[in-house]
Amino acid sequence: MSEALNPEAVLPHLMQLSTVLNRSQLVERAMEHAGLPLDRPGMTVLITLHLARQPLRVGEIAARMQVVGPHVTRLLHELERGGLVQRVVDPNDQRARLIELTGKGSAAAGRYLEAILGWFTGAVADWSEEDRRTFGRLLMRFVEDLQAKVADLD
Amino acid sequence: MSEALNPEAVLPHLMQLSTVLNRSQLVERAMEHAGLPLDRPGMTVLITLHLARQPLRVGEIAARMQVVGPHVTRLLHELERGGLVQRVVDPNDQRARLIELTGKGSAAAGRYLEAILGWFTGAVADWSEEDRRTFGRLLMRFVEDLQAKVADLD
DNA sequence: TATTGTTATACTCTATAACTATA
DNA sequence: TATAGTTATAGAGTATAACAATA
Repeated sequence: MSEALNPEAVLPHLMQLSTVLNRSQLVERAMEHAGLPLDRPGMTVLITLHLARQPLRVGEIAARMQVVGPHVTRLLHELERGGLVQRVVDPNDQRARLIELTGKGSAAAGRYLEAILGWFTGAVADWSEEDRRTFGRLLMRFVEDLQAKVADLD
Repeated sequence: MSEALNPEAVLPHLMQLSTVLNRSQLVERAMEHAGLPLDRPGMTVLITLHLARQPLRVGEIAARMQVVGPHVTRLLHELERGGLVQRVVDPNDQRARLIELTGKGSAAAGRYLEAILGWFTGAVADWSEEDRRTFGRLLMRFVEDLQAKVADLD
């Protein structure tokens, strides 16, 4: 019980966590709660913009989502048709576009996050204050350390 | 700084973690280290069987991977062609098939895990013993609590 | 009649290559 | 010449529906 972190025991949990975040009923319900006929990557664009709290370039959205530029372009077409985002030419660089949420897009992202964060909060509701704080700290550190490893590979 | 776990701050990290686990260079390198021309879901089948340390039914593999049955059937075709798994009729139920790793399949899964777990271990190498232990404990608890929420939805 | 798995098909998500416009 | 983005196309990953075999 008092053994050190056993990576082999943790790995399946990490994989399941990944699935819960991407393809679970949780995600489907949150999409319903957002109340829009939108696909999941499209919603990811919205929450990326929402969490950034400012307009972002296409390339910046792609970098944060860890996908490739042309994919974001396609997603933005759909979002723009739905009136969820607006494309504005970057005043500092005529080549670039700044993508900003519309009121409708921002509200939808807000409703989605409300649902997801509600479940997260509920999951740790009966944790001790200290455990919650510690988990947040260590999780962020772990992800950063792991991403540093990825960066080292390039 | 001594604030409680802020779900909104943690969410982007969780999403990035998910990407690192599924589509990062880390995964690509581990695939190379395994030394087989295999796709990622195919490798997921192998490590699922490897971690189980026993033959599994098709349905059980699907459940653990959180995908649907027919998808696993398709993956198994390729793995069987490559001599990485064997299908055996379950002696207790003629309808079911038990899938077991061959020596070749087990060795490939072992090499893959060796690479992945090596990076994980490296990522936490300079953590204190206590932080490692605590993180493992809380991560597992978090995933379980979250999955309980998912189960509640059905 | 219910369960286990397979076959056939369609859909979702993401990448690569070639191109346009601006820097 | 290099960078930001787009268009067109191809590929990877997964699901649904219809079916066969056994329980």
